[in-house]
Amino acid sequence: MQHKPGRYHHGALAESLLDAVEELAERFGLEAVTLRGCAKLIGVAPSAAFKHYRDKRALFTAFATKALHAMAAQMEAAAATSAGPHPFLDVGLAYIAFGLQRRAMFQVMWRSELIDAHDPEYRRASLRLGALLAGGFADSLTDDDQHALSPQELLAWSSVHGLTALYVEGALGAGLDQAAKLAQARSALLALGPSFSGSELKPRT
Amino acid sequence: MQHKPGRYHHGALAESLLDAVEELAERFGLEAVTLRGCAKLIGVAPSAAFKHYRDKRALFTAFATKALHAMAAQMEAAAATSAGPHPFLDVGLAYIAFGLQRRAMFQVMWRSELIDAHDPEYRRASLRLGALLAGGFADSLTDDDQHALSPQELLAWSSVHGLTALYVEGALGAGLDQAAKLAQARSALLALGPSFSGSELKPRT
DNA sequence: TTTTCAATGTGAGCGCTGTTCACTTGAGGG
DNA sequence: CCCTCAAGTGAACAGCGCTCACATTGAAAA
Repeated sequence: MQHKPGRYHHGALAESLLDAVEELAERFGLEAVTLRGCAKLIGVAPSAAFKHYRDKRALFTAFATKALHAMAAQMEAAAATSAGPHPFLDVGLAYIAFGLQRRAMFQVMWRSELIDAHDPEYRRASLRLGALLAGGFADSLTDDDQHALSPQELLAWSSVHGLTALYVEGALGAGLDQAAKLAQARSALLALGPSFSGSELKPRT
Repeated sequence: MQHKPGRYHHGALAESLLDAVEELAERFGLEAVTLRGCAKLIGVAPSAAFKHYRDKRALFTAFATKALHAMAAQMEAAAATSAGPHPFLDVGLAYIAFGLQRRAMFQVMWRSELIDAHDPEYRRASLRLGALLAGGFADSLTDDDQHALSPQELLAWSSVHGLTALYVEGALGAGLDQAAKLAQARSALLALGPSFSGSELKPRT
């Protein structure tokens, strides 16, 4: 990933820049991520980044897209290995676990001021996640209201997202480690059970 | 609020700066808020701001504190006028309505990288909000785990916070106006009812 | 009333940022 | 073998947060 000083061309700068964003964001926080910092980390001139991304927002959009795909993959894996009677619980916990493990990715995914939400690749990725949530509990997060969410679906997604956001921002569970947070979240989501009785959401469709 | 050109001393720069933050944040987004921009809006030299706030983070912390108090007041008002059998519903909807009305305030309240969460005034404000949530549904958001949240309380707070966050970031209800969002949120929160049956949270303690 | 002084403003300047632009490099196809 | 063009460089720009020496003031002290 580091640019060898001998070589003039890097070869995979676009990908390396995304890695650099993750590295810096995870270590120093999202607003400590600097184009010049990423370039220096890779060993390349700052202006080289603009050959691959129109501006910083485009870089962040690509990073968010990568994040959405990573989260979708993790949730798909959780859905596939879920043996219990509550697949939505496992998928939701995968959502939360992703946020706890990859803080910066979760944060940038939803920060509309840092990304270009109209970017086609970003939209594709968010639709993928939407479809996944539809399978698990919620439906179509970016389908522009052509498919209304049921109250239960909305509730499920909001709970999971709210828990993750509160953990990630540090407003909740400041003293708890990751396992304790997940256990706490599990019990909260289990309390959701009665609200789903008789709906299409309880065990498996 | 505007600095009269004749006067050398402004008189209430600290407060005016907070207003300027709100104005710029609400009009151009949170990261478009600039110390120099705030100073120019008021009609004062940029360096004057540092006589009242140590740095930009301190200004944002004061702004977040103001936001917490404003939100608490709005929730208190909702609790006071709530006549229905579900005071938590009204308080929760007040939470969501505040986020929809005052986007920038809601965003900055929880953005731990922009503020100093150890600031005593900020802590006081967040404890006030915590106490309010305790009365409505949840308990002690910043009491460092000396008072564990019940699963139901956690669920209620997460749902309300998750809904607000998704609306505010534009991930949900992009085509809906504020009233429609509130109606949608109400139905989602109403679906929470069965989860609270038999707990201390259903009508009024 | 006059003096003094701390609080509150100014303006220049520092190193950083994102971004642009003219230029250089070098790998691959004719 | 040369030629082209994507992919690199480095200098420059305005705007950013922030500091510091200095100016201006209202009010307390004399």
